[in-house]
Amino acid sequence: MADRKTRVRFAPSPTGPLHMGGVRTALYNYFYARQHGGDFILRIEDTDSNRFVPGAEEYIIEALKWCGICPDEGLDANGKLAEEPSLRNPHAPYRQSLRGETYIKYAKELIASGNAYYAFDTAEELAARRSEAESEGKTFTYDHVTRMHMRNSLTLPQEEVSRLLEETSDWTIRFKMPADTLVEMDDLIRGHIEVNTDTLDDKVLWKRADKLPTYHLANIVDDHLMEITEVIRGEEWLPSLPLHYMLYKAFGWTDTMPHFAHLPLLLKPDGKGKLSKRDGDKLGFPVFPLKWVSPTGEVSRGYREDGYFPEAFVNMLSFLGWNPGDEREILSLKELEEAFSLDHVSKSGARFNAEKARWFNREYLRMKSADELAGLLAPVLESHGMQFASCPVGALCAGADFAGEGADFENHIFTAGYVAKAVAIVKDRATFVSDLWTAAPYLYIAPKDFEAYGVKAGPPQDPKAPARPVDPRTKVVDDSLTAPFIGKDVAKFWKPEAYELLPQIDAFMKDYNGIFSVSKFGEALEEFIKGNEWPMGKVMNCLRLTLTGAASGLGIAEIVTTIGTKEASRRIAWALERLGS
RNA sequence: GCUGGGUUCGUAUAACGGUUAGUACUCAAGAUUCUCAAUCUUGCAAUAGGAGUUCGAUUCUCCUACCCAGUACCA
Repeated sequence: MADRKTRVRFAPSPTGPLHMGGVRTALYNYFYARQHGGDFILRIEDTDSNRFVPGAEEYIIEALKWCGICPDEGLDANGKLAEEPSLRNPHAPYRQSLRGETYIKYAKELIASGNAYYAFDTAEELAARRSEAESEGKTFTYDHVTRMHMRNSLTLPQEEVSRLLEETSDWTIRFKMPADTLVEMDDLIRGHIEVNTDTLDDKVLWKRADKLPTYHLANIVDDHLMEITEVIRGEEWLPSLPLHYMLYKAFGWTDTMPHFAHLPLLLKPDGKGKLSKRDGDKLGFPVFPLKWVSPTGEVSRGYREDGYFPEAFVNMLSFLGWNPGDEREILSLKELEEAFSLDHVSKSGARFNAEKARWFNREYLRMKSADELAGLLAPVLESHGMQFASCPVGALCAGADFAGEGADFENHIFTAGYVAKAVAIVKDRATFVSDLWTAAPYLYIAPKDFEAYGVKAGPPQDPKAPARPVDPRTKVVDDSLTAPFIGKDVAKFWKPEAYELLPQIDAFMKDYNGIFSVSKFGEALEEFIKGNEWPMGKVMNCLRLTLTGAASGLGIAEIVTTIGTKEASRRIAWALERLGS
């Protein structure tokens, strides 16, 4: 017991997608293993044939992979659950439904040693006892008192038991919980706990229904055979701990019994109850790491699909019920492995906070370089009809001024260099990669429709007049382009004076030949506006509307130095034409 | 109901008998600014209640309240 190698396991049940509470349990086990130089084992506990859900096992494996954690034991070379013993997977199979013979052997051992017995009570008989007790306001428990009034190998004559065992397979095996014994337990997180066995019942160890063990038996047997040293699991298992202690004792395995640590539950945001799989979209945030489509076609959101970085998800989740003991909050997987300790796991349930989750993602997004983000944004841009080209190629760069280099707004073609430049100026306003587009689509596409947002510069128009012909440049690439026109009071930025100001600003930009940096160009533009004694705010806001179609957003100098003066000029001309009377 | 666990700002948590009870998120105000963000500064806000033990309790003990879990031939 003294110098056993640390071995922990994550043992989910494939009854559906793994939810975030399960992921956190896996994470803590993984951190614990890494920190102690031990093994992290994956085992699938599918002893309930009724609740098996196809695809759940694959989902669990993929979710762990997405989080960046790889089991040391349990998976074969193809990344599937190992079914044959090998050097790497000496305890295979790791799927409990494949280990039936092992469990029945141990169950019978328990009967032989007098720690378990056969029970022949039918489901109907048990249900009758329950409703009977219920009518008296009590709860029926199959325990050290009632078992003597039931049909089992303790009460029936020996011949009758033998006959029943021979003629039918209609039996279960129950644990014979000793009477009036104090179970003294130690939990790594909660300390010393004592329970008297009189409050415990005779749990079923072997099920008649599907000829498989219950969780309790399979779990203890496997943890023993797989030489698990620490069991780190959710708090919902705490009430079963006395039973598990008694099972270890009955088997005579107390010397190598693992240490137990029961993690606090992950609660719903309102604190009412534990976060469950059904809460999904109801609460407005995912409860699953990855998107899940149930066999019946129901779709549940996932953090991955919602745009979370796995590092951010892992970091956020790790901090629900644990802290490193200092004031750090942003920790990589590696740092989490080093900082993790059960000493800093809290005892009370943690409510999930979606706001904080987003904050974590924002922090991780900021740590990424513009180049990396540009790569991640590419698919988003493509989905909005943008294309990519490497620079320099032909017209893309030849005709562009040096600021708008790499962008062909007419054909919606951009270089990686341009995207990186655009990403750099919107980075601070994004939480997710997709925000890099939604926060400023005008960096890729010209605004197309001012009027719909209340911009009325010219004389009032007859609402019955035929619609204006559609400008070819407004050709819809993506309808979501209406998103940037966010202000309802955009009109106030478009004043009649605009017709005089804009051409002059356009001319200023065309003549500008200073250093084309955000600060230099910005200063020059401001100087020009001030020199003409124009009101800075009004002019800038009008310019922003012209260039972006939005009432608020990026700084003018940032926009112009990114899209280039040529494109800016084109947008000014279009606005004057469209909005002119 | 019974059994077990839990309880520090709205949320996540720090303080493992001695602090003006700290930090982060959220929120508010101010600074900055061409707008909106970002950023910076400041602020709001907590030991569930009651008894003990102690020179001294967030911390230890007990009681009460509230919350959670379990109470299946589910895990």
